[in-house]
Amino acid sequence: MKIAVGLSGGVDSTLAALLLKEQGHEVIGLTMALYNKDIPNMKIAGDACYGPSEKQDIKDVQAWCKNQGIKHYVINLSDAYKKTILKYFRDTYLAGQTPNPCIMCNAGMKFGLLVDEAQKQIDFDAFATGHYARIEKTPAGFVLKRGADSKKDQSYFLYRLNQDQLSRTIFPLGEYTKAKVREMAKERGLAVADKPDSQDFYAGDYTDLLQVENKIGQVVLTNGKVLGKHNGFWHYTIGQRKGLGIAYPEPLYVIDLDPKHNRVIVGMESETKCDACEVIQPILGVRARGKKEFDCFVKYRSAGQLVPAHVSESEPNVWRVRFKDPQKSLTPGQSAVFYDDDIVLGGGFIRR
RNA sequence: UGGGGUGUCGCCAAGUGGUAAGGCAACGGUUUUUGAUACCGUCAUUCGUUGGUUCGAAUCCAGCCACCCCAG
Repeated sequence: MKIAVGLSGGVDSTLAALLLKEQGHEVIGLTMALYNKDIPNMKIAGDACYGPSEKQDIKDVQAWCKNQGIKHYVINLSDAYKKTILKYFRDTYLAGQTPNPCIMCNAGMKFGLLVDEAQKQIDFDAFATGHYARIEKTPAGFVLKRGADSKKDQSYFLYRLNQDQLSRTIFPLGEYTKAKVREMAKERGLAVADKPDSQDFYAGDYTDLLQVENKIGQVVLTNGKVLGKHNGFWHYTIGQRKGLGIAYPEPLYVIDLDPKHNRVIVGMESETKCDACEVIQPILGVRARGKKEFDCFVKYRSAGQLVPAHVSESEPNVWRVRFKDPQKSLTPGQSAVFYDDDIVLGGGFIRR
């Protein structure tokens, strides 16, 4: 098969490409160029998805591909990225919610535009990445599943991929653990074998990307008592504890954000608990199609645990998630993803 | 300035003669392809100040300073 592999320059994607090559496939490298210098950044140090470090990553990838005899293409998506992902990022924060750019980027850019644009100029049969997730073909359609390494599973970031996208995608690392991947990378002498995993969305302070002036507002307790001030509600996210700068008998968490009055509402840990939420713009995989309600496990933040819940369609395109046990800081803008064991049933955006 | 009270880390606060708890905040690190969370670590040679008593004081005594309350 002729397979295009999304290469970021990290261990995972590099090994994924190499494994496919070893299996006898014809491999082509694809890398997205996203960074656009016209956003005046304060900090430019560090490796990140969005930032000037991309230039060096691309150079490294190109060098590696050349060495491996792999054709490599850079697809510039910076305009589209700015119009969709960065806009979404800004709009969501300024609405008092917390965006998850990775989820949007995967569905819209990496597994979307990148492939579409590449196909205009290159011919290939499938698209592969180094994600820790699996795709299973069933009579009903393609099913997204958790990666075999449950610690590294990245299906949460991929739940919005549609059937079309799943059908043309391959995850060569889905069955491996991260440790095994590093080991295999080492065996093959990959220079990036020991490169740290951490990939931030943006290396500096994310508010750089919002391009709004700081504006002083109040930090108030849930009972209305004013405790302090802040530089703008968009600097905070629900559930946040650090950075409030308020000395109080017990730790305080952000309970809610009030964009209208530029207020940050804080409270005690017990006040962060909630046993239900609603989810909008739902995506349902083939395994959940047609169902109006079901029991499942839900992950409502990327590093969160799978917790039992009952989900049901409460109105068209709105699903209600009722947790078995109260959960901490359900955050509007983040995604709740539904699982049945390893299978991704669907998910949507938490709304307030 | 007559009477009373208080003064311990950025905030709160234990400790009343034996050589400075704890919480919050802050900072650093680990975990994490978003933002967070969580976890680990660091954080007062010094107790408003100056003297005195004592083997030894944040703790006892005196002066001074600051703040608070009640009188006027």
